[in-house]
Amino acid sequence: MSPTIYDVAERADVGIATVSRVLNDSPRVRETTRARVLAAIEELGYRPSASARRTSLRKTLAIGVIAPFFTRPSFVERLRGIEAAVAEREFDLIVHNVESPEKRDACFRKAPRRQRVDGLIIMSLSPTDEDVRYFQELSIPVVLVDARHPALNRVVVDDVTGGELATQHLIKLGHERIAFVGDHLENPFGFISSRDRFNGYRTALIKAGLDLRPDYHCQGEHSHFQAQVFTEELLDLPEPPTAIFASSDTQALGCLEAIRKRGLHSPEDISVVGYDDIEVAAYLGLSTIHQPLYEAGLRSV
Amino acid sequence: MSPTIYDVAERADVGIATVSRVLNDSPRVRETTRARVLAAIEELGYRPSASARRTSLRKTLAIGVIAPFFTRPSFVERLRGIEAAVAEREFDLIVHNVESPEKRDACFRKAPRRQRVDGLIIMSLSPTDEDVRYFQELSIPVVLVDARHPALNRVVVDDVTGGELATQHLIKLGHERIAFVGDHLENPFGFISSRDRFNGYRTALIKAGLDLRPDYHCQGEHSHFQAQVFTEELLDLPEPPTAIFASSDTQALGCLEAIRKRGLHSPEDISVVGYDDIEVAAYLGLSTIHQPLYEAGLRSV
DNA sequence: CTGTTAGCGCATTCAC
DNA sequence: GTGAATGCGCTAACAG
Repeated sequence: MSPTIYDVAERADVGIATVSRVLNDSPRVRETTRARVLAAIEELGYRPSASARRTSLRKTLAIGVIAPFFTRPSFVERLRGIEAAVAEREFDLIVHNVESPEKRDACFRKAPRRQRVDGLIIMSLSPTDEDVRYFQELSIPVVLVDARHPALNRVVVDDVTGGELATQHLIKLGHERIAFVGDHLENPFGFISSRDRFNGYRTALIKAGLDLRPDYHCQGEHSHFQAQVFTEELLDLPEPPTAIFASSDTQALGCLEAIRKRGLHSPEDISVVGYDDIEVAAYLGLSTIHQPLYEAGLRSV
Repeated sequence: MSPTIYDVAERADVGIATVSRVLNDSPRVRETTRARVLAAIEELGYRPSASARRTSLRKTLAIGVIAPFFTRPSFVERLRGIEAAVAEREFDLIVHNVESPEKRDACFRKAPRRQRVDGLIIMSLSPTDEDVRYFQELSIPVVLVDARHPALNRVVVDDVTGGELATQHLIKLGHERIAFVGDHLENPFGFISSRDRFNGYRTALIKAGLDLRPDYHCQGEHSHFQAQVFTEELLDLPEPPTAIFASSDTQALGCLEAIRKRGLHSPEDISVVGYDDIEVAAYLGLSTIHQPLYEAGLRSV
């Protein structure tokens, strides 16, 4: 059996409260006493029980993440950012993978269970109104990343502006025939970033007084291959675009591949702009976490 | 305040012990009583406190994973497999990212802390003897994946055999000049998979009676770009290889790119075999988790 | 400054 | 079958 706080108290010849104090480095402890306790802890190899502390504090010292485990760099990057922020504050990071609508619902119901996490981060999944009511009922802070709901905080990664900037970039380069390759606008999980980027794209074109050509709008499955197919179709048009804004790097690569297969070159023959998942993600990861921890901290006061 | 087991007991007009029994579906409860309790639980929206249960049971119902958060598909795949197995058993998955030797040590010391996790999975990181002693002292089950230590269980992904198979494949295709592109043999984190694959490669060549040509052995940073550079060098040799075994898919892609840049084609001009991270990972993920849970379960009996 | 005493929420012997 | 009592390990007032 591993030693408890009582063992330490006895060994150091003090009360358990004192041990608890040095554990949470309270200032109200005489230096010599603190030293004795510390010594006892060391000698016994004592480690406080996280669970006991948690039940006593009525906090979990953990935050949960619900997300589809994408292979995309953006996913890992965000996770990395979140982990860093969480680890720094001695919190645990509990992750849940969601790959089907069923698992999604199960997670939304179980993950925030009482005393499991102090806060929840939901990535790339938009909860329903009912889900949100449930969260509120449990009074658990929730932050959305790459998703949205009117009643929930979310980390703002302005995809609209992002899409606009990317498109403007192409316009500045002198392009007038700019195509868009992105995900389906509607999907079962409610991903929204691609849609936002599309809106940004549209806004940029309108502001520049350029035409919105429906034949330049490609939306489909998020994959290397699909983007490649779209690009081939674009190139086959009687008046092919001179530039493509791909909604993600994965898709941008598909575009480039199609271009290469045609014996064309980028950017000489046709420009391609991807959306740098990774850079965005770094930003995301960092600002993401401040929210939930701040919230959690606030609530626990 | 969320309702406790006492509230439920009172509402159902029974003792807390009975509530606890229906919670853990013990058979020793009369059906009518069980129904009353269940109703009370439902009406109150009661959820048992995980922390309280944990301190009482003196288990954590959680398992930890320490790993470098690679962007590689293999990482996500393994994580996915682990998550699935863990979730299925109502355990929580706590993840820790390690990106520097300092963080590594910190994690090895803090993650297995008493009452935080019932078991630990370490991916792609080889603990030192001291680390292992520490784990044993804490009597916490540890399983290694893509790493090894004489005293620890590990999930066997036979990279040696894998490398041998890949190389044999090329040999069967009639190739005699086969190069290897992999990671550094030694590295600060103690990654071993590439080294094992190299050994498999060597074994296959020897068995086939082929020469081991030092100029065909490329080892360096694990990156798309580095593999590309290596491939260019290989192609510049007076007698370039007719096939390349890349230690990972990332590197294989780099090879292919270099080949394409030269105006050559694969596999007509030169064959490239990668190491399918994902397939291996799927296997890994599944078999990985049985170990620690089995171990954890065993210990908790 | 430090020790004593209560909880925290649940699981678990024992008696009834 | 069911309930009262006790313990898990720790934190947090409350007294000295």
